[in-house]
Amino acid sequence: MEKTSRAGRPRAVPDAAPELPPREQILLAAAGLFVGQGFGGTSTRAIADAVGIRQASLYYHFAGKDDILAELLNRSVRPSAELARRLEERAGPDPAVSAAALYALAATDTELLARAPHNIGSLYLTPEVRDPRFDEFRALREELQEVYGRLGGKAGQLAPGANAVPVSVLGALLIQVVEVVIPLRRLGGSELPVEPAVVAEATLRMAGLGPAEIQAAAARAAGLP
Amino acid sequence: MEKTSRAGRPRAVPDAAPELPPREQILLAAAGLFVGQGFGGTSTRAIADAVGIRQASLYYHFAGKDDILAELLNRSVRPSAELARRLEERAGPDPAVSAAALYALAATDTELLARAPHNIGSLYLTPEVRDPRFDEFRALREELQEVYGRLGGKAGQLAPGANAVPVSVLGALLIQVVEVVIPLRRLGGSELPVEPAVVAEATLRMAGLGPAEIQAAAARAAGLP
DNA sequence: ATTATCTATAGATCTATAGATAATGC
DNA sequence: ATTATCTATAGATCTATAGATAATGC
Repeated sequence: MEKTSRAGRPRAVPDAAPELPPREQILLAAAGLFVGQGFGGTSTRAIADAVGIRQASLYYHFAGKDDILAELLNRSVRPSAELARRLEERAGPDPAVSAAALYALAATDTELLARAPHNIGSLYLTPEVRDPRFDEFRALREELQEVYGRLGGKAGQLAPGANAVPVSVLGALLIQVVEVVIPLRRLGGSELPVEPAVVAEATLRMAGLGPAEIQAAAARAAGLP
Repeated sequence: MEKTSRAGRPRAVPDAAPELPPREQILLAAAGLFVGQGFGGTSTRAIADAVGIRQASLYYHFAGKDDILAELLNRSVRPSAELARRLEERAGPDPAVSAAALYALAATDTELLARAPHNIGSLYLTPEVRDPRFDEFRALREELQEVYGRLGGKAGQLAPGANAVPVSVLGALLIQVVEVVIPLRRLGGSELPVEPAVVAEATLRMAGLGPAEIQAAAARAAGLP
């Protein structure tokens, strides 16, 4: 039997996406507006209008705009942070496996960023995110960046002498390379603005590996979790 | 003789930086607030308060918040775009000179971003910038990115077979690498959060060059304009 | 009874304009 | 006379709360 309506007073404007819970509708609409006009440039009224509910009704689901952004950011980075943890544990100290793990992490991360609804990654560096309300997100992202740095450092041992970059800077560089998908995606158009393999190879070049080592790492990455 | 005051009604709060023209005071204060709390999160009143004038007085110098941001962005990217043009012309089609030019461009650009007041680069990707009001800025930045792409493509000819990246993606990757200084600078602390040479070398690795070619390009870069 | 909405609104902004004022400069 | 400020304010938001209402679920 079709679930065609739900508890609660009906909306003044009929629900355009009844298959999604209202909370998800709000998150989706807010993501589009935040990315399009900025967080500070988006009012709670604009979000409500996009969803098709009254402004006050937002507060039944979220404590405020901050809460919505925090949830969007956390959801976006959590899968990457978890994958990073698994891959690093799997790689251990081995340089060749670390290179493969870096490749796999970069490729998956690129794809996650490319396919996330509304290019949410473009909010990662938005100034508002420095606020303590987004501590959880920043902690997850820092953790992810540190994994990038450590994997890159170990992978770099395959190419001795090439890599004089401190691990903290290397982590920032590697995550920066992966996030190239964010500006590329803004240009609009294709669903996958860059091949994940291209980005993954770029991270290995950044870590100092040569073409042969990169090819070996790519082949090995296919077998990782 | 000291120029100790200027025409116009005196401020209610005495001028704290009389050596700067009011317009510059506004730009500086606005930059700090935009970077700290976001463009949409900064009111004209907040800017005026930071300068030490009344909110309405802003409108004598600027037509609005947009105007202030546009000027900040244009000033920030214009020197880089001009340097890029000069270097590319100087390099011509020669791969070795192109590699040196890329090195020089990346190093100078890193330093400009590192030393610009208030990490203004962190606003480059702010969603509001997509608005047509910032067309000039976006055009300059696109031009800069294209130069990065072309220089990187030519430099990559030094390392045949390594570089299967389309020029448009390569340009985005290279500029992304240079802009690593923006997130690094946010962590606070040092005046120069990363050595420009480290970033410049990273761009050459990204373009596919090996350690020996990178060293040669770095040496040659010192002799460029 | 519970849930998800609604209406209504207080109080706090926020932007931009009009017009007055107090300096300097000629 | 020109310049750079000021005061005052209209009108448009914007956020968040209080309380009512109309469904479903038991």
